[in-house]
Amino acid sequence: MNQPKRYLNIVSEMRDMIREQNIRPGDRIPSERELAEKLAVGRSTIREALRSLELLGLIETRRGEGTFLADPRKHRLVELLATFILQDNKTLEDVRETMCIHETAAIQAICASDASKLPVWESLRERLGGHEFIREDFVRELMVLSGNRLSLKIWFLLKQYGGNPYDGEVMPEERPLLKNILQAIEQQDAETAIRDFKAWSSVLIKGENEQWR
Amino acid sequence: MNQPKRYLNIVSEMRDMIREQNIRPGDRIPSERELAEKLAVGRSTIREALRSLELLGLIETRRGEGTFLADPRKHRLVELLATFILQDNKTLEDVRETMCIHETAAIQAICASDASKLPVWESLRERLGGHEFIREDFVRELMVLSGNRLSLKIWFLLKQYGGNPYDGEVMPEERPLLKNILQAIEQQDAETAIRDFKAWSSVLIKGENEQWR
DNA sequence: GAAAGATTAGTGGTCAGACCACTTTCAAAA
DNA sequence: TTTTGAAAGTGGTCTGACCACTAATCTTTC
Repeated sequence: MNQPKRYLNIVSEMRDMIREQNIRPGDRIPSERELAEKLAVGRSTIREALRSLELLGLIETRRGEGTFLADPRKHRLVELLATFILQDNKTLEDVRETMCIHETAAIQAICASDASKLPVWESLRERLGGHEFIREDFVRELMVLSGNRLSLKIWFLLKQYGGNPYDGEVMPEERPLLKNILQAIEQQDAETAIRDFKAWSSVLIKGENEQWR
Repeated sequence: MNQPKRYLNIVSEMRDMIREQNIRPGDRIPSERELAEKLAVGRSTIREALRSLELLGLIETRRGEGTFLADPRKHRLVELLATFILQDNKTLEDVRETMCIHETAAIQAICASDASKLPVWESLRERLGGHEFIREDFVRELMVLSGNRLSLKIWFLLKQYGGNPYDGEVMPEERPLLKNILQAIEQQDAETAIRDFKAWSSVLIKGENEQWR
């Protein structure tokens, strides 16, 4: 009889243990040696289970300290998917277009919500007026304000893979355009905001931003 | 100096090896002892890497026989993460919302292109008229027609991850709504198409589709 | 008494070697 | 020729031993 693998049992037993003992993200998990004794298996078996969970980003191990339950928001779904998705069709065009999909969706979400009335929004306006404002910060701030963490993660990852079009600092000549975008969002005019945003980003992507130098 | 984990190196080295030696799904991978010798690490380290890959469904091990490259369609990543993470409703909500982002973007792309004039489009219309038309087929067809392969793949994986809202067959009562969507797309009326589409999918997601039974 | 340094216990990271359970292979026996 | 069973090879598991690192504790020094 081909017995079921032990380490798979360990995986589910650990999941139960985490649930029952109400271990929260960031909390410490019993040490490998403790677990081995408690579950009556060898330490190497425990480790095989832990390594699997670590690769998934479900736990975090720090040598000398211990093993900790990871923040669910740090799960590696996207990263792992990326290694398998992006290996064949990394058509740069698709990456850029998909980034744009998420960006416009974010703007739309902000317009449809009250996000532009939060204090965070005001600070974004102020930073746009100040010096040393990085382009990427502007877009990322919009992604964050959309409230969809998964979308944010996907966007962030695409940015890494597709070459960051938002590299560098906002030039003085760009500022009016960005201010228009913010204003349109405040007025919940998604259409205008998206049009202006696309105008801005397409210039960056085409590398024609030397006009702002 | 906190050294990077070895087993992670093993994971990527193995991926390279698979690529270089052109190992196909179903083929056998060198034994654990061989790998340990070749990569000059202990067998237990090799095993930690292999167990991780196995949990992801990337490889398959059979005692007494060996380790084999798994069928890519059997990747288990999604289900596994689901059991750990999806208890968080917020995350599930994000997944659904992100799916919707890609779907609406696809409709928009089709409207902006000539895709609705292709022969594929006509066959979609015909299938909608026939019997046994699966809901998922309808949406997937739209994703394909958008022409963004990356977006399609992300959508596909999200669908598995978030629980497929498009499970089951199209009911007779749904057909008029779907036909409206197709018609709106043909007339390149993205706004109407998206509104109708959202109306349709929101009913499915809320599980209120019993009204169509 | 307080700050700086040294010690130590505990943790994950890795390795080697030993069994066990299982499959395949192939040569010896019927 | 067919059957059998021993051997070789594989993954599954356990043990015990180091190593590298962290954090708490103790000791020394000022």
